[in-house]
Amino acid sequence: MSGVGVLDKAVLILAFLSTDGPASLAGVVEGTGLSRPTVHRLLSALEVHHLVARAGGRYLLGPRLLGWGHRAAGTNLVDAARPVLAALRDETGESTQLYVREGDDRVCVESVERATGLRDTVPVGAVLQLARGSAGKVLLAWAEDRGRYADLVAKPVLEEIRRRGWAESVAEREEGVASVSAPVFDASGSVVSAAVSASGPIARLGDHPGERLSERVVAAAREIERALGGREEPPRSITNKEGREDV
Amino acid sequence: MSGVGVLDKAVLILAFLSTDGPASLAGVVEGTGLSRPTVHRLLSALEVHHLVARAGGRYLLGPRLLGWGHRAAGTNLVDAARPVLAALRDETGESTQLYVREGDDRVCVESVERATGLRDTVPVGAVLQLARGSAGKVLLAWAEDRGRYADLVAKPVLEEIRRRGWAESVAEREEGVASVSAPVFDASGSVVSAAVSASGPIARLGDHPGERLSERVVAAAREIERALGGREEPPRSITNKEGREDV
DNA sequence: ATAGACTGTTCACCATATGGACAGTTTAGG
DNA sequence: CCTAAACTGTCCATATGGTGAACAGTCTAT
Repeated sequence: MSGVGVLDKAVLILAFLSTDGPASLAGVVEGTGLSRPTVHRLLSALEVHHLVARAGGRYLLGPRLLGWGHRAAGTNLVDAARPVLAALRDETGESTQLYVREGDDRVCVESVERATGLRDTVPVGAVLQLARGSAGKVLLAWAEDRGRYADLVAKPVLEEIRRRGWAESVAEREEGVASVSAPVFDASGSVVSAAVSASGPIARLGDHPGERLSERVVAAAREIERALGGREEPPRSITNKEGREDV
Repeated sequence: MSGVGVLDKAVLILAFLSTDGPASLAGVVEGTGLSRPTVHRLLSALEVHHLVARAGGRYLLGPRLLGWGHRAAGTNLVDAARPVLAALRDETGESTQLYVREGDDRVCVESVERATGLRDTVPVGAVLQLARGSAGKVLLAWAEDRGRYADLVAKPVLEEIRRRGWAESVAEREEGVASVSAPVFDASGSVVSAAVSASGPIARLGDHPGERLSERVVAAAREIERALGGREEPPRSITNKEGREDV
């Protein structure tokens, strides 16, 4: 995957523990498809570094990750967005998320969910496709290297999103789910730092969720920009590695 | 270190980025002492997994760590303790922390600091010695395998801590710093889940910080136990891997 | 007491991480 | 504009160090 085998396996194990809770050695072997000695050796190594812990013979993510989570890219963005996402959730009655672009993917960095009933769930840290879903297309629409994705998302589609200032999608990333997203710009006003999204079942949002939600989602994006203040902190923002692009 | 070289190096890099903010490749090479090709290869691999990100040629911790941080061991404990630590900070005017034991170390899982002036700082995720400082001795005092540390912390000292229900230390872990800590017990009442600690300069706390602070710190510990509820969630607590011990 | 399912450990093989050396790229300065 | 310096990115022969089949120890249930 990444060219460093051991690392791929360690990440596979941590990702498994992250979703499938505390698990026994046998459970991790089953869930990852790695051989038992390998899983055992890596879990022991990860334990030395406190990236995994054990409770009664079962392995789970270790407390050192708490600290790294606090200092990860996007932290100030997340802090600024959290109350805004909560308000948007209350206004719309749907789950809300904040996404940042990461290379060819997008990562959910904050998620405030509807409490009960039918709802969309995206865990923080989830890695999603960049070219699918309204938030993905928002992140692409203002990206310098958007030409690289021309075969996945047609240029006129992105132009339309830039004109409107928001995007909607229906059953695109996941069956039965619709969403509306808007870009969060950095202080310069040209680079998109993140995308705010509200998502829920098509049954509630209909075939054109933007009609009802776009105004509120866009307002939330402006609110997050305001909370970030004019003077965007130097270190925490995220940029993409590419550059150089057509129009 | 752990028996898996690549993992040790990857952790070393992440730990460096965690404390020394965004850094260039050269900076990481300088800070870790690894060779440039190795650092470059590992950073690239970590980036594929979104464990590191880059902003303008500088590397920083990646957003996937946000998700793992949310689901790491001790999360429910931290959530329960946060408001209590904040109140204890306000009452005492000193920085407060929550520690859990992890093998032969202790890890800070939450930290609420005094806002201004001279104060002790322990970042969340920091790995500290188990046998030094009041919180470490609290974690040891009720540990089943405390006999293994008899040469570092004498038995009578631990007995005294168990009798009192709290511990104090002066210039033990770090020069100029004093602290008072109390154990947070799990639902069974016999196993220590964590240690609450208040710490600050000796100049303010004096040679016997417990005289002034022990009552409040112990009350905070009881408050956290209450917030955790009787029915301690199954997965999230932390246990130590050892067992089998004298009295 | 015995069986079964689990966790932990060993070791010979060879996949794969390593770092010196080279190449390309950006920044600084005359 | 051109050169120098300092950086990032890449290659490849070497041997370090990760691998997993097989063995050993441990716990639980009946």
